[in-house]
Amino acid sequence: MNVQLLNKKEAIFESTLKLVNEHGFHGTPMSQIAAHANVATGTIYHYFSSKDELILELFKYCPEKTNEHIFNFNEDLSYKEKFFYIWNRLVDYYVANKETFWFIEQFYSSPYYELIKQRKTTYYGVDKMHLFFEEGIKSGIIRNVRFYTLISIYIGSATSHVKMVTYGFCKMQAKGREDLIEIVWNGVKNQ
Amino acid sequence: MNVQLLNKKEAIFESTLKLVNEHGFHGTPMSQIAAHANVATGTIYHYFSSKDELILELFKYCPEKTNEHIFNFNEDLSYKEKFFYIWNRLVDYYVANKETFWFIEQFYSSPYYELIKQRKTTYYGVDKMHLFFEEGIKSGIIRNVRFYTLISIYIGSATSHVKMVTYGFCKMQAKGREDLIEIVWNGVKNQ
Amino acid sequence: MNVQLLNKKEAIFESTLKLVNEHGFHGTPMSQIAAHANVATGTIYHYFSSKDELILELFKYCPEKTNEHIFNFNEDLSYKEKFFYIWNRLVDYYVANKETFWFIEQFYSSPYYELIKQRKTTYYGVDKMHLFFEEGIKSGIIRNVRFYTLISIYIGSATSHVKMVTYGFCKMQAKGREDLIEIVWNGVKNQ
Amino acid sequence: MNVQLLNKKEAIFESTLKLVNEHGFHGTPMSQIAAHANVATGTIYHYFSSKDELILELFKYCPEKTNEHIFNFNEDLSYKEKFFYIWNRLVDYYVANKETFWFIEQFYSSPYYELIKQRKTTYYGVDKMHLFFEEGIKSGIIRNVRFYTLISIYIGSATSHVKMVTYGFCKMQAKGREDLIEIVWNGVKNQ
DNA sequence: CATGAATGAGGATTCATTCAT
DNA sequence: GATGAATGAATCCTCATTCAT
Repeated sequence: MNVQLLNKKEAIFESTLKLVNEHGFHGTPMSQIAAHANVATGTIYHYFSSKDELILELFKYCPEKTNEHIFNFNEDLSYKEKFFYIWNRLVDYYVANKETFWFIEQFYSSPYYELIKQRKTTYYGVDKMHLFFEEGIKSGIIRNVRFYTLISIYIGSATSHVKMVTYGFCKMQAKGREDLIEIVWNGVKNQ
Repeated sequence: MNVQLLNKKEAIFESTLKLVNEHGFHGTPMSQIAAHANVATGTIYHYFSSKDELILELFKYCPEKTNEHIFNFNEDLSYKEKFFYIWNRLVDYYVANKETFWFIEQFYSSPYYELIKQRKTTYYGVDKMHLFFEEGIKSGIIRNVRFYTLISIYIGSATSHVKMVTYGFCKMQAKGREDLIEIVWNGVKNQ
Repeated sequence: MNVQLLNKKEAIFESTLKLVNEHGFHGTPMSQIAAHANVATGTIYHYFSSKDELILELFKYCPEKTNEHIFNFNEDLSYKEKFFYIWNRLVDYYVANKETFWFIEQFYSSPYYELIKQRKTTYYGVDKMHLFFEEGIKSGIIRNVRFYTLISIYIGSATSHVKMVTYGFCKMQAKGREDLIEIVWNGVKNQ
Repeated sequence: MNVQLLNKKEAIFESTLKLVNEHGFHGTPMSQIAAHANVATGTIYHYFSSKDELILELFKYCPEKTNEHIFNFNEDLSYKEKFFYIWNRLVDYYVANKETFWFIEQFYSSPYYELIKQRKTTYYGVDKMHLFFEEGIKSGIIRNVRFYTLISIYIGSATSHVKMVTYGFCKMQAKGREDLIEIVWNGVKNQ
């Protein structure tokens, strides 16, 4: 696949992201995606066999980009610093890329997700997270609780915060964010 | 509105909840809702002016039922006990009523939510939550942080947990749950 | 049929006239007619077996009222005076009762009219007109041409004029009207 | 727009004309128009954004074809001859194209016409008629009366005649027609 | 007689997908 | 590869009509 094609595929991805965000999966016709991406309707079908396939591929494309962004910390940081860094990068990324965030949220709460579950049972992009928490537990820094317990507060607090911000319930005030990750840290660290 | 009518309206609500949960908003034709509720398609339009209106009304109906269930604690409980009680009741309710939970999640991450925001700016059913947290802060039991910070972890951890359970990532093990709310409590309580 | 019933039937007629005028036959649901006439939907079906029957009966009701209005001339008038009188009364009536006028027009140019033709082949309310023209021909006042030729200009010019007025193409200026009927008279009178 | 497309659009026009004539605007489903024009239902929506738009465009299409047909007289004719020629051509055209005639009649007496009025205030295709009457008045051949008075009898008599013929009230007898236009002529000419 | 909730067939419109160019 | 006209199944909604009260 040459650059030209990649660009076209990405254009389709980005258009889908934007339009699905505004109008939902079913409020976004293929024709509209095509128009927004400056390609013909038929062209989409060269890259994706169906609309479902497009959505599914986009769902794989999103965490890839997200992970690139959040796991790029400096290895010199302390565990606690990394714990804060990753969480903040995630919030930053989602706030800056609301479309990606909402696409994922929408996807997870839709029947599309059932399709994914049948194909693969691990949470996309959680592998690195898993390793990171294991490291903290082994070194005795964080409490020895199940992975899914940890991720529930760590990711859960981040996404809740992003929702609050994008819903407009609270401003992006630094103070609120700092309090939040500190509360999470206080909760999971070994006392 | 007499009992008969109420029953019919509720039957439509419940059918919608169930079917939207399985197939999504747009994967659920009105005809199917009607069939499941044992009424004619046209009948739905006596109660709701359109599909959108049905969804919107259902979204108001859900938190009403939820709140009834979670704020029914015994006033003799200590603050900490209430803190655990409410959270556990919420998780219980959502796990027992997955359809309600997913309907709300789906709604919040869909363009429907924009319609609601234009009408009302407060988070449905958060008023009681607000009072409860204020009480904890005033009495010095929990940390003095912003309401939206508190709700982000409190509700965020609960919904994350419910998602994990319904996604099938973790079983409904008591241990995971207890750890989780305890982590939250450790995080927000005054040390 | 007592007065109460007659009133109800007339209320339905008048509501139909008004609403059909605004929204057309098919833009006017029975429910709307009922609401406007302050009766229940089902009530209409006590008086008329179907919507078509209601329309058809209304079409018979209209010319009756019209004829009452236009053929009430003083027998002392000369033939020419009557010729002008009837035409002017017709124009007056239609301009004052635009709803009746347009209902009839709409009816004649719709497929409903086909239903009527199968039942009765004479032009509703033309009998008196026929006699009036026969009288003029016999007495040598107007040209000896076929009845349908005469009615084509006599009625045709009146309806064209009413259309012009209600379309808003011309004002209801007395001069235009007088010219028009005079032209018709000049055309049909024996020179 | 190439020939192929034009043909499809015309096929849709002609099918609409025929079917609306038989069953009325609302008695004619898009699906039926599509079937009659040998296209898929959806295809109509490539050419017209809605049923209303199709009707409205068809209403513009009709007088264009009519005018081409009636104003093609030989310039050598005398004014009176042209006066008779145009009228006869119009009657001929309408009698030969009853569907066009009734479509226009139905349109004018329906709420559709209100839509048109808001866009354009002149009577479609009356411009040429206007010039023709002006010429007659200036040269002193016909009476100096308002344009809308003249058109009321000229067009009114023609349409009335066509109605009589298509209603079946009178045959297309040459005699009746000749009498009619002569009456009109007698009425409007300067004595 | 009167009511109006309930019915469900019917119609306008949308949109994923195909395919000839 | 790319196009976009064409397709027609699917869906929301309307409304004439019925019938239990």
